[in-house]
Order: sequence, then structure tokens, then C-alpha cells
Amino acid sequence: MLPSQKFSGAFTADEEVPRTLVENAYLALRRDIVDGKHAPGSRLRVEHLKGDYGVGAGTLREALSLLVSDALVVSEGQRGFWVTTISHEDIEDITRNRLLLETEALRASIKNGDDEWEAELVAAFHRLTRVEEKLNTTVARMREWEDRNRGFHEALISACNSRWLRYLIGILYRQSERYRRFLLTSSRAKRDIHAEHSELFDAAMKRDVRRASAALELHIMTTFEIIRQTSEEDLQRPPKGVRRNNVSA
Amino acid sequence: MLPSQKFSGAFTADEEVPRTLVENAYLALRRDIVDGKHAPGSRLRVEHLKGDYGVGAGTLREALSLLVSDALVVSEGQRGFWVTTISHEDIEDITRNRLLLETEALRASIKNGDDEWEAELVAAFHRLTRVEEKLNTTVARMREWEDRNRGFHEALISACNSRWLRYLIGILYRQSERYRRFLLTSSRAKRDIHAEHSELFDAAMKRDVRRASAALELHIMTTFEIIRQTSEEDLQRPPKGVRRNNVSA
DNA sequence: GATTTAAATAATCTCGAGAATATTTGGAAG
DNA sequence: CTTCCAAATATTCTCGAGATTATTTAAATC
Repeated sequence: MLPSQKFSGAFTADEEVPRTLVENAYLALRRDIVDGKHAPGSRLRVEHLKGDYGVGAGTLREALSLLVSDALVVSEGQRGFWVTTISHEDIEDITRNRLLLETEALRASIKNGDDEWEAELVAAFHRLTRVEEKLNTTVARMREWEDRNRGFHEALISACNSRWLRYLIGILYRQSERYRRFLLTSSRAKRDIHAEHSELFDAAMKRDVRRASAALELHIMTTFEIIRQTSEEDLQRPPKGVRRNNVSA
Repeated sequence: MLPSQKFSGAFTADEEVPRTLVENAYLALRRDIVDGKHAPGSRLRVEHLKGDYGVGAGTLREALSLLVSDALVVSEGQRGFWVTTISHEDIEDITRNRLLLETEALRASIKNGDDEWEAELVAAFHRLTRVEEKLNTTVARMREWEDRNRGFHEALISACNSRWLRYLIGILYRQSERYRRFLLTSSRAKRDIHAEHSELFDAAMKRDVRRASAALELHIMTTFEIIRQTSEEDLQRPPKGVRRNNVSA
């Protein structure tokens, strides 16, 4: 996580414009890891990657060290860096802790939220609704949906008065994004995700903590249940575009 | 946090022997920040620190990047690194989240703990008891007490089956250690910390979740209440040995 | 005196190359 | 065929120096 953004919000969605090559490489690497371009468990060789991302070895090492704070990368002295593994056990654990932390944050947010919070929530829900109306599953649309989905969930808990809680949720949310690409494979049709969001939004606006918590729990659990149906084998499989890609900045 | 140790345990107490200069500098820097040798909010100038810790600029930058994962250091592009600030608001927030997470972990640990868990807990409690019997407050004893206290708390939740929960607790525990040096100043006499530990141990061994949780909550809250009595001014004051110190490795 | 501008100073950021370490390859022995 | 060992290769780790950017100092103007 970019140090300066650590406590900015819950989900560290829009990092401010990167000012250094380290920050650039960090963002590009993070995107590629979350998208599965670098396979979970695979080695991240500085010697090769510095060419792909167009920076020097020291710069890339620093970016990799930053990624450790997101638990997306692990390393071992004198042996290098690896992409953190994913597994059914892992997503189940992430889900369990998201349930605990996000419901707690939602509770606090509903309790503390003022008019401005409501206004931002209405806006975020509107943006999400618009993109969910179009059942377009192109890559570009998918990324837009991800951004707006994150924006909505961030708006929900933005009035939570615990910085640490928002920070910890941010770590878990970023982790869960790694599993999102498996949501498109199966049984997506059966799910009415907009209905889930709608119920959640409605309950939050009515300040109904119990109903809102239940809706959030259902939302998180439903997501998990779909991923759960993916075989452990498919979980390890890389996405369509296998090739490693360059830095775009 | 050292990448390889991320998921090793709850509190990342004993890192394995450092194999690189980066890891060495990381450990030394972390200790100095936790101990307040580098004042909260103060700037960490790579140009100066590389001399103090006996490493090159790149190596030190990497160590600082690693410290971001512990939320002990923040940075801003082109402006450098700072020690994360501390405040009453911060420790209150840390406390709030420790209460939430540690009681949850304790609950799971008591539920899942086997004979081996009990054995390790008995051993950890014994070690802690021995050092608490001697009311010695020298610096060396204090550090020993800190290690054994961490060992006891780690043993308590070691049977928790959620790696992520243990990891998140580790982050918060490390943060709370930054405030420990303010526990020695006032009203220490009034507190019977061994009685708190004893009650906690007893309840855990009897598998009494409610009593154990209550004891843990009381323990965490009592610690917070003492720090709360420290003035915000004293909180910002550096410890006795003001001078910056060199790397020991 | 307060504000603005420009030079001087200090620090960060970045890369390339060399030393230290790990991994792989190839061959010999059992 | 398997195991062990040594050479060859590949990669990590580390530092120093230069380019870029921020900060401070000093002078000049209002």
C-alpha cells in the first residue's frame, strides 16, 4: 500500500497521482497481481521484471517491498520475492474476517453518519446502479463496475469513526479482489447482485443496523459461495491473457 | 513486517535470524521506533540514517518500505519518510480494535485448542509468572517481561484457526507496544498485572469463553486507561536516552 | 515589517555495476 | 537408476554517484 495513502480511506481506491517511479511500479505490479497476470505462488524475479516495468533493480525491489504491506507479495532473505498464494482456505478466512470487520464498521458508520454521508452514499449507489443496469461484461465495463462497487462499499463505511478498522478492511478488500476474476466463470446468471446492493442501500439509508448488517453479510457470503464452487485447480489457473505485460505509465 | 514472517504467528515475536542487511536495518529501525528513539512524527532522513545504521541509501530505503507494512512509517513521494504519529485518539482506536479482534481470536482458540495448546499456554504462563514475581524494573528485565508477555498473549490465541485474524492482531499488537513505555510513569503500583494474567490464564484453561473474554477485555482496557492518564504533551516527549543509536547487528 | 523572488543548499530518487549467495547443470561414483 | 559433488550459471543483495526535486537562505520589492 502506498504509505501516504494508508489511512486515507477504507479501500485505497484512487491513489493520488504517482510522483515517483517506485509508486508507478508499485501500482502496475499490484494491478497485475490482483488480475492474476502474475500467477499466485509464482516467483517475481527482479532481474526479469525490471525490464518489463522499465525501472532499475533497486526501484523494483522497493516497489516489491511496498507490496508486502498489502500481503500480495512475500519474500525470503537471499531467495527473492513471490506472489502470495491463493486457496479456498484463504478466501474462506478472508471472508470470515470481512464479515466480522465490515459489519462492525457498517454499524459504526450508520450510527455516526450525517447528512453528507447520506448524500455520498446516494451518489455512490446511483453510479453503481447505472453501470449494473447495463449487463455488459466487457473488460472495460468490468473494471468500471469494480471501481464503482468499491466506491459504494467505501461510502457505506466512510462514516465509521475508526481509522484502524477502515485500514484493516482495506487490506482484506484488496485481497478479496484477487478472487473476483473467478466470479465471471459460473453461476453468475443466478445471482441478482443489484438486488443485494439495493437491499443494503435501502437498509443503510433507513438506519436499520440489523437489516443492513444482514444484507452485507449475505452479500459477502454469496460472493464467497460462488468462488467456493470453483475447483482448487481452476483457482491456480492463470487468466486468458497469459503474457506478462509492461508498465503503462 | 518481514515478509517471510507475515503469517508465522500472531505477534511476529521472534523473527528468524536476519540474513540480509535489509532485514538487519529493518529490525534495528523497528526497535528504535517502537522504543521512541525516533520520535513519533519525526522525519527519517535516508541521508543521515544510512550512516547511523551502517548501510547504503538503497538498502535503508528498502528497510523503510518494509516498515510501512507495520504502519510504523509513512512516506510521501519526493518528500521522504516519517515516523507514524501517536496520540490519545490513536491508542483509543487501537484498543477498540484489539478488543474486537483479540476476543474473537480467543474464542476460536479456546474452542479449537488441543492438549498441545494447553501445554504451551501453561509453559508461557509459567515463564511470565517467574519474571513478574521479581518486581525488577531495570531496562533489561523490562524487555524480558515484554517478550514473555507477548509470548503469553500469543500462546492464548495460537489455536485460533484464522491466519488473517492472527495477522491483523499482530499489526495492532506491534502498534500498542509503542505506547508501552508510558505505562511505567504513573499509577503502576495500583495495578496488579499478574492478577489480570492469572485470571485470564485460569479462565482459558477451564475453557470458559465468557470469563476469559471478560478478563482479556479488562486487561486491554486497564492498559489503555493508564496511558489515557498520560498527558498528550508527555505522549510526544522522547524517552530518556534522546540520542539516536547505531545498528547493533 | 511582510511578502515575493532567486540562488544556494539539502535531500530524495534512480540507475548501473560488482560482490555475495542460491540454483541448476553435468558428470562421477555407488 | 539414484545419490552425491563440483563447476557453471543465474539471481539477489549492496553500494556509490549523478540527476531530479524539495527546502532553506538571502536579497529585493512593496
